[in-house]
Amino acid sequence: MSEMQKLLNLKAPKAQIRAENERVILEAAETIFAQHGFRGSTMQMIADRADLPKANVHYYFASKKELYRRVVEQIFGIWLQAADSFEQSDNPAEALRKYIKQKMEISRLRKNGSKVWANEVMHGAPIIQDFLETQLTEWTDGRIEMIQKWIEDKKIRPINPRWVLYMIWATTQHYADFTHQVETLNAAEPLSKEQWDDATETIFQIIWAGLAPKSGT
Amino acid sequence: MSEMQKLLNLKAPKAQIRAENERVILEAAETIFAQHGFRGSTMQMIADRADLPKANVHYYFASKKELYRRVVEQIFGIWLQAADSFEQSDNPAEALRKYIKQKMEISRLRKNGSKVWANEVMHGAPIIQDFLETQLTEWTDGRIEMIQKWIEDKKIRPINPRWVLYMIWATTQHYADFTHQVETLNAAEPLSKEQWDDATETIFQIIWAGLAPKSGT
DNA sequence: AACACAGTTGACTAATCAGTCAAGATTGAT
DNA sequence: ATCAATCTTGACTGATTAGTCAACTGTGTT
Repeated sequence: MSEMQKLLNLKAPKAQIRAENERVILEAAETIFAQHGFRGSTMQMIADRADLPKANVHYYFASKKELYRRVVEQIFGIWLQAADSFEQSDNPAEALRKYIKQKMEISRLRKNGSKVWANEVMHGAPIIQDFLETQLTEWTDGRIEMIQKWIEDKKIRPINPRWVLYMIWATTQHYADFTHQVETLNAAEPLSKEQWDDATETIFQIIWAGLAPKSGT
Repeated sequence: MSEMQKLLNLKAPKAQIRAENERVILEAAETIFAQHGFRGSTMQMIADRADLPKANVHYYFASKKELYRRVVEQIFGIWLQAADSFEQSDNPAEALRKYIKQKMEISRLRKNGSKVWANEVMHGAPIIQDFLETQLTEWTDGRIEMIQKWIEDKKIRPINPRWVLYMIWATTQHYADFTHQVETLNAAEPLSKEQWDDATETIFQIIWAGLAPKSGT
């Protein structure tokens, strides 16, 4: 039980203790893994951040690997959630705008998750390889087909859809993974809400201008 | 002296031994650091890859940190080299095309360096912070001014140059840092030369279409 | 009250790894 | 041939850290 709860004399019902502690530990782990990578993080750091003794962390998560796996798996959910926003419109401009907006929102609000994901992929995706091969491949192929259809319908210019998707992923993810660089170049300040919105709009504008059929056609 | 050299009965002149061994070690270290990150890499792994005893690696590089610093510093050179190609034309389309091409070439040929750089920045740039604050900031500000001038001269549309630069960095770097994901989505095959060229051209086309002044103006 | 079960915790252990060291081999200059 | 400087290397050490364990506390049920 936390100090705060003791002071307030709150008793957590037994059934909620596990759920709450797992949540706290996963959140702490996400931050620590994002900052230091898998090997650079210690269970002690995670325990300190979660404000629990190390042995207690091991009580809920048998090993560091299992804890890491759980953190990475959580990120699937977020990724898939953003993926859905691509579905909601068959107007290309609208679909792209929503998807880019969603991805930028994730970069802004879930920096740590994004960093853990980037780290995982950069090191060869030892934990999530099966996800890349199944769900990500399926989703990507589906989206490529969809964009291909837009091309056939002359809604956008002929262009390899794959490179466009990578461009969106890369650009939006950049603001999470390279936050430190972006902030250093912003006079060591985090981007303001206005800057985030402006960057998001610019990304959409450039990509859409690149895809929109030439006005004379 | 390497096995091969022994077999061929070649004797390395004393003066070259240090230069050659440092080169071999730095190359091995770049690969290992890219694959496993700083903490995930061991001096033993680097030594094995360089085909030298661990104690010998420590003879040339006093500590793991120093070796890592040297690897990261090498990457400055490459980055700055690409930066130059932005200078060589005052035609926006030409300047951008050259820069994008150069950056993609680095992603293709220097994957490991790019990954080490990404890792370093993602973890808060503990080693290269001063570089970010000085050289990178200067270069970026200079380029932003240059693009701003293009806008004033109506050579390109009005747009925040900063987000465009980030877009180029992100997109080109993606092909190095996320190689594993890109290859998984390419039926587990590395991109062919044709695919690299096509991706490069697509990136340029989209960004240029996004920047080019509207034809009617 | 008595019991079972879930959660908590400090102290310990075994493995890993950066870095050291001292003894020896090689090279080149005189 | 002798010597000094450079390079090589196996064996060692101290620090760190994942994971264990056994004793303990709190909660809910009968």
